[in-house]
Amino acid sequence: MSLAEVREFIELLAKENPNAQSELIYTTPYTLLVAVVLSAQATDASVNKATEKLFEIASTPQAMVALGEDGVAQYINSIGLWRAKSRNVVALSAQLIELYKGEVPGKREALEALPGVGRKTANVVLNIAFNQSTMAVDTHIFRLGNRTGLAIGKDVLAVEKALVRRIPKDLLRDSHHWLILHGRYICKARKPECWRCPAPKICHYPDKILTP
DNA sequence: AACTCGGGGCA
DNA sequence: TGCCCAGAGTT
Repeated sequence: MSLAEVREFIELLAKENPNAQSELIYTTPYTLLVAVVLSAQATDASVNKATEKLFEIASTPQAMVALGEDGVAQYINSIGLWRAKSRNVVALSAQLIELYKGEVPGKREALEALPGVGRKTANVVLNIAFNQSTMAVDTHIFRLGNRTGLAIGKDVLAVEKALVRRIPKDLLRDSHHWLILHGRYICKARKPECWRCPAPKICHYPDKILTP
């Protein structure tokens, strides 16, 4: 996929998902960070439902620590991995208070040192909350990148670097939403619905299915 | 590299 | 009813 095609591809996906919001609904760096920690191996709808109630009670690290692990668990036990996530969210909040005066740090090393925060989560926060040129690569984006030819790489880091290098800066911040929605609902792992894809001519996937 | 956490969504 | 998931940590 040429660089001109990369831009066209991204713009077509953007047009396809005009209402993409996803992480943007979380208005502070802290609620964004917690929401993304909770989102691991879970669906966005279940996380949004849980965080809506949770953030009513605790939208700051101080309130989260006061709520405690058992309190947090009450709000998030409808999503998977809730024990570990409750533990991580409270521990992470305590560290924010102790090390960063309750603020979310804008540096990768600091973010990834927090419990429950890995490279993908750090990249979402850096991109959305701190407007840095990063890309959060999950399973959907990894598959879509390699399949379509948008970003070829043998591991997540390689795909991330390719995306940051190739996606135009003005599109980088929002492209995460468009890519992940496209990967989730159209460019699916099994039975991709290529006939719904707005960019079959640009895609390099050799096994395209152009009719239902 | 393999294993674990985990309730819910979906075929 | 079984398989898989908007990852991260441990072994």
